[in-house]
Amino acid sequence: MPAPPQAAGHATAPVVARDAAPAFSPLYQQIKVLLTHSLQGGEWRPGELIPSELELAARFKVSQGTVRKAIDALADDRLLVRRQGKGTFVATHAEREVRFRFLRLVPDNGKSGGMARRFIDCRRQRAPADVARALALRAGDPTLQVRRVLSFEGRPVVLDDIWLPGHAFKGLTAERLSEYRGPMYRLFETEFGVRMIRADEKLRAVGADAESAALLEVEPGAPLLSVERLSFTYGDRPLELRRGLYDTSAHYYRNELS
Amino acid sequence: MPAPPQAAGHATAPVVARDAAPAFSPLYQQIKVLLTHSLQGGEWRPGELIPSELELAARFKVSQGTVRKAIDALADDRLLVRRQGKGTFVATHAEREVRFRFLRLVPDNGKSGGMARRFIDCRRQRAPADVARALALRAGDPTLQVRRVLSFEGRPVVLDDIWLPGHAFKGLTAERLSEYRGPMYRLFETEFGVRMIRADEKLRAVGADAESAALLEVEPGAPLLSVERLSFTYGDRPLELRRGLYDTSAHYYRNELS
DNA sequence: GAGTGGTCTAGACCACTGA
DNA sequence: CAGTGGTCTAGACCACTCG
Repeated sequence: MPAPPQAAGHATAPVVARDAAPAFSPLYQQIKVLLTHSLQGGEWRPGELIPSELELAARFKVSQGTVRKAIDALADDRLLVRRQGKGTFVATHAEREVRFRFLRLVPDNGKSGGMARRFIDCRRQRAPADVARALALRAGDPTLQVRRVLSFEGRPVVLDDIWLPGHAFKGLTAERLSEYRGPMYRLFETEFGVRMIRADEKLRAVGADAESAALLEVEPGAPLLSVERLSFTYGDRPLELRRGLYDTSAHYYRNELS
Repeated sequence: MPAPPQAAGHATAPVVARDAAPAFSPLYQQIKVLLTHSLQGGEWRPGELIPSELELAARFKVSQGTVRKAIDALADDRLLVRRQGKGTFVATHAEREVRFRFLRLVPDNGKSGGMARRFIDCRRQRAPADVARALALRAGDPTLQVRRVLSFEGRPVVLDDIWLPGHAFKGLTAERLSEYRGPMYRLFETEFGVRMIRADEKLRAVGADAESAALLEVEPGAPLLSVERLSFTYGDRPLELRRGLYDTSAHYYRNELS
């Protein structure tokens, strides 16, 4: 179905534009794009097994090594997961190992007890200008606004304000959210076909306002870690804006630099 | 000079332990270890060109492809930098593109004007217990303690307290630091042969104490972003503990999740 | 043009999984 | 055992840099 890309390397034709712009793109990157389209189009869904390297090589009329390089790149991007002896699977937020993979909060005293969620609010609302800008919507477009608190060992630690584009999350309600067990991003995958693949965060220290202080059970003005996260699906399309306030008196935000 | 690793794959001998523990390690990872040792031992210094893939393949008696995979891994770890047509170089904190690569602070209004440094203090001091633990020293071991302020557009934004193991940084003085132009980690490389390759950070929101408030020109109690960074050289040896306080009223800490 | 890294292929064998 | 990904090799050609 996808147009087989032109051969290259071994003994054949020019790869791409020969005249104006060089714009050289290696074969394995073209394969990567084709695979991404299949993921985006839902040919293989989160958690599913994709065809073997040899099958894909036959489909795209390239060698196994070339397919392998494309899959390697997608695995690096965390879109695919390789399992030796079993095959290659579409990554998902449902796997035990990666649940809450975007949550970088770590308790000071090593072990993390259970996490509890409480949904405070969930309503449809017109997008304020700043939210609209972040989500690439028009101001006033319908959005879904969710407010919730995460607690660890019975103490509230995170207050999240979440904005979602209304069109992509039709039918999402407070009940749906509160009765769902498991990570939010997993619900997005299974119920709305929305898969978050990466996110940008902006961190600052702020003082707690009265409302946040009450919800997090801290003094007004107490220092809180503000975490503004913008999450993206395929094609770098932003699909969630999340403004979090973290009480870091017994937890810290972990980051690794390299 | 290094013992050539055993062959594998094509048509030859068992690779490694056959009896008790499987402990299988692919050839290219063994090559990676050998290359790391050469880096660590100073055979090739930061910024220098390492031998070509073909030369290394000959030295280690493996194919070019295997050396390539090892170098790819080291390039992913940011220990090496590949430049097509030129060769492969030892990564350094001196390169224009990666200067201050560990500093994630971004000004709200896009463009970053100049950065100014002011060294407030630099003294030899016995390691407090917590610092010693982080740096894998014994409490009371000699350390160097540096305090400095970073300013952007004339306004103080970052207050850093830096601890360095005394033995690795003999001869580092306040003058040396203040007269040096360029990133600190570059000075560490050129003057002390210490190359930082990765770091862990712990972030929290805290209230400014009197001293910090004065130095950062904020109100006492104002929310500040606390960034505790532990930096590592080769072999995961910690060689710097840095406690930073960031005024995030006009800057934010940027992070990318994937 | 020589030398470097980058891509592509083809084929062999190894390690792991599950029926 | 067959089938999957993982490693290794050998050789060809492409893209880039620099003298």
